Amino acid sequence: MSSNALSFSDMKLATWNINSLAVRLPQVLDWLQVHEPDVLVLQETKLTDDKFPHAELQRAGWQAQCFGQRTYNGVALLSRQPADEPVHNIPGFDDAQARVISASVKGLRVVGAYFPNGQEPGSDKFAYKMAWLDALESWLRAQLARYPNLVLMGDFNIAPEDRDVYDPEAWRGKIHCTDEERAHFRNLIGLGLVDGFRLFEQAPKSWSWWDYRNLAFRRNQGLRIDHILVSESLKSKVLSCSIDKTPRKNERPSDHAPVLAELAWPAH
DNA sequence: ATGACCCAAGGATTGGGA
Repeated sequence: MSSNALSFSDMKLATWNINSLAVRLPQVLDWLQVHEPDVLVLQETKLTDDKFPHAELQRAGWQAQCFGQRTYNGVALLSRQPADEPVHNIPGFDDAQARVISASVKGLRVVGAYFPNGQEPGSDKFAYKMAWLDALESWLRAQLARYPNLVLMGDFNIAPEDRDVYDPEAWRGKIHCTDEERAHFRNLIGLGLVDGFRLFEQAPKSWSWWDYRNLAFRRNQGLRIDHILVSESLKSKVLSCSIDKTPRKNERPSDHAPVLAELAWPAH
């Protein structure tokens, strides 16, 4: 607590699809204690807001904005400092599913998102994914004008390039890897966002998700579908971006690993 | 092998995930 107005302190941001917060809360609390992020966005909490574990998180030192629903989806934004101007989902896009939560923390606009899965090209769910992505993009264009310092992070359910797929030939044209989904990812980049992970040298075969089946984690057969995108004005402030595989080794893991980024940011 | 695993709901299976 020795910072002053002129000092800079790294701001740690993270995203994690935890596939049920009810099941994974102990792991989230452990992870928070180890990494002490300023912001952690969660996807697939699968909890209505009345069941959100505010008390346990508060005891550990994090406050939470939550936006949940029964059974599926559900997102949350945990932060050390207060989160201001919370917004749920994509304004103007009528959606029964709880997928986006945004707020400002220490002057940074954070958008945490759980992109639709899409199931299979040609399906109704794929059409919904495409409509959702269209809406996200037009909303984000305006958000970036309003908040030049913006981070979009979450489970994108898109593997942007072949190097983000353990077997690109087998996955070609399959969900997460279709040309349409990848075009949408490039649209997001075109809005003035940068893939934080690719700002740095990374080990080949870096994934953020591994199927529960087929011993996929042990064989390192996965996809990189969880991302942290930063606005252009933040690009030079990104100090690191990495995937933390450690929680995937837990006894009852989520199928996703958290993605972490550090920003040089004025102390508040 | 149109499989395999995990979760919620519900109280056996099914839908959804990716």
